[in-house]
Formats: sequence, structure tokens, C-alpha cells
Amino acid sequence: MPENTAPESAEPAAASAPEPDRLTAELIRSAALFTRTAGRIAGGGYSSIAWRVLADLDRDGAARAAELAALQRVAQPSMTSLVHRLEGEGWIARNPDPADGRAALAGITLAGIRALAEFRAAAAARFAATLAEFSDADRAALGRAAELLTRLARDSEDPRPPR
Amino acid sequence: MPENTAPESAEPAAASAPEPDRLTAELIRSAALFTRTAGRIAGGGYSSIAWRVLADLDRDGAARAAELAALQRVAQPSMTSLVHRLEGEGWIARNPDPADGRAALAGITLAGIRALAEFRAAAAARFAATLAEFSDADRAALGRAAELLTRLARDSEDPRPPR
DNA sequence: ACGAACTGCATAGACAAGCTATGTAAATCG
DNA sequence: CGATTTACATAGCTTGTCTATGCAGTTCGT
Repeated sequence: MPENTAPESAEPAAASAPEPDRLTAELIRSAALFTRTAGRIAGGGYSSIAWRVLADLDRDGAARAAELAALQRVAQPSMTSLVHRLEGEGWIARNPDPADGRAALAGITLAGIRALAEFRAAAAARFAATLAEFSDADRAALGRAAELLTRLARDSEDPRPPR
Repeated sequence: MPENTAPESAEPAAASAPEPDRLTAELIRSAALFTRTAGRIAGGGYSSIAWRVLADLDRDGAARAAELAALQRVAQPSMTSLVHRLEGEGWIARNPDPADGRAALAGITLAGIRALAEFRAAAAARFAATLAEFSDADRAALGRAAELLTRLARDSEDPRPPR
């Protein structure tokens, strides 16, 4: 049953953008539920933030702890402890920053790349069946939404004061 | 700078659906980051699951604890403790199910409705500025994505065995 | 060039929220 | 009417987060 009518439909009802407040509420609700579901994938007990950090390091190269903390919207000590755990797993390696003796650069290791790939495969397997039922337009909407959600998260001001 | 080209563009590059595995990875990444960001909204110390439960009760009426647990993909004891906390806040009320002496029906209270509205207003305020910069098409994509993410979460099988 | 102020990470301690395993009381079934 | 099943509660543990604070390395002003 094709439930994707052409966007040129005379009726802008459900397919058009809802009012912003309701849209925000629905986004929070659906994103949180989806995140919870995804978090229950195998993953060896690690929560999603570990995979996000590994993905960032894989995509953008080595980074410093404070930088990762800001990117992931967690406090610096939280990231410190996560970085240590990941180092303990052998998934990242920390080297002193040659340009700054205080800092350490965390980079993903081969084992980390492998672990990330396994997690992604498990996640893909988990959702593949449902995803395959969606139309191309729906999958495109999801892809676009992924970009937009990232921008919403990154662009919105963190209400907490610097101190 | 309009970054939404017509879908009929000759180049299906970024606007079309990415391959499913990569799409899944990006969805998890962006949804988790967005959820984290949203979770840091005022909210009086409650994490997003509390608001999801209140939203469900507000939308669908009273429900039993096990039902809420299944909907939110948490274990039954986790929901029991959440329900107790919410009851302590005065946001939900529990009444014995007249049809089943073991069960209790949790329903949202007026105070709960008010608290939910406040949270939603805070969330909307947090993201309103960025959301306003998006095109209508992008907002529509987000609205559609919210539905699809919910379906992805609800339809995918929980890999954990019943016991 | 040297002490003050700043910066980046680490540590300590508290707490929230999840899970598994198990218990208790009500309902249902043979 | 006893055995099983069902629905919620309790116990104990683990993880992940936070704030507050400490320490070593860097930067800057005079």
C-alpha cells in the first residue's frame, strides 16, 4: 500500500510541515525513542555516545578531549572518562600533542574501526527490513532529516552558562 | 543561501536517499545527538523518557505500566520506578483497574499536562531560531522523518529473548 | 625572564536511570 | 481448587552523567 502521495497533492495536510512547536515536540519524541531502540543493539554494553565519538574520530581524524566533549554536548569529565574506557578497549590511542604538552590527541585505532563497523552492521541489520519498506522519497527525507537534526543540535545555544 | 534544489535535479547526489547502511548510521548519530541536546533543556532534572511517557498518556489516555514499558522500550521495572517518580511529582495518578485487581491504570493529571506544556514550550524556544531558517521542504522532511523514525523504532524486533 | 593568569585534562564524589533476578498477589485454567 | 500465568514491586548492580576541584603546561605583561 503506497502511502506516499505526490507532494503536488492539493491537500497540504499531513505531508507539509507542521507548526514549529508541534514539530519540535514530535522530533524530540521520535528521535529519543529511535535512539533508545538503537542503543539496545548488541554493542557490548556501550551506549551510543561511544559510537558517536568513534564515528567522529573515524571521519574527522584525531581530536582533543575537550573538543570531543563540546561536539557531543557532554561535560569535559564525562568525555575524559569515556576516552579512557575507549582507550582501555584498544579502540582509540592517545598521543601527546607535540604542539601543546597539556593536550592529548585521541585517534581511532584499527580495532576501533573494526568495532565501529561491527556496530554499524548490527544497526543496519536491525533496521534494514523496515527501511526497505519505505519509499525512496521517504528514505531521502530521512537522509535530509539526519543533516537537519545535526544542525539543530549544533546550532542551538546551550543554555548553561560558562560557569 | 537556498540549499534545496528541486528534486527533479539531474544529479541524485546528496538529496537522494543514501545507501541503507550509511543512512542507518547517520540516523543513529544525528538522532542521538539531537536527543542529548534536547535532554539538556531545563526539565527539572527529568530525562526525555519522562516526557515521552507523559506525552503518550496525554495523547492516548491512561495505560498500564507494562504497556508503557513496551511502548518506550524499557524494562518493566524501569517503568515502574519512573511511574512512581512521576506519581510523586503529581503528574500522573494511578487507579486500580476495575477489571483486574493486579493492574493499575496510570493517567496524566492536570499538573502533568501543565508540566508537559512547559517542557514543550522550552524545547520549542530552544530550537525555534534554527528551525525558522529551514525551508518549508526541510521542515516537511523533518515532520515526515518523525513519523518514520517512530515506525523504525516500533517495527524493529527487539533482539532480546522473552526470557 | 619570571610570576600571574589561563587552559587542558584528571580525579573525587554524588546521583539518575537503566538492567536482571526475584518476590507477591490476583487471575485463569485444567 | 490447586497449579500456572500475569502484573506490578523490590533488591542490588552497573553505567553514564554532572559539579567541584586539582595539577601541570602555556601564555602574557612588565
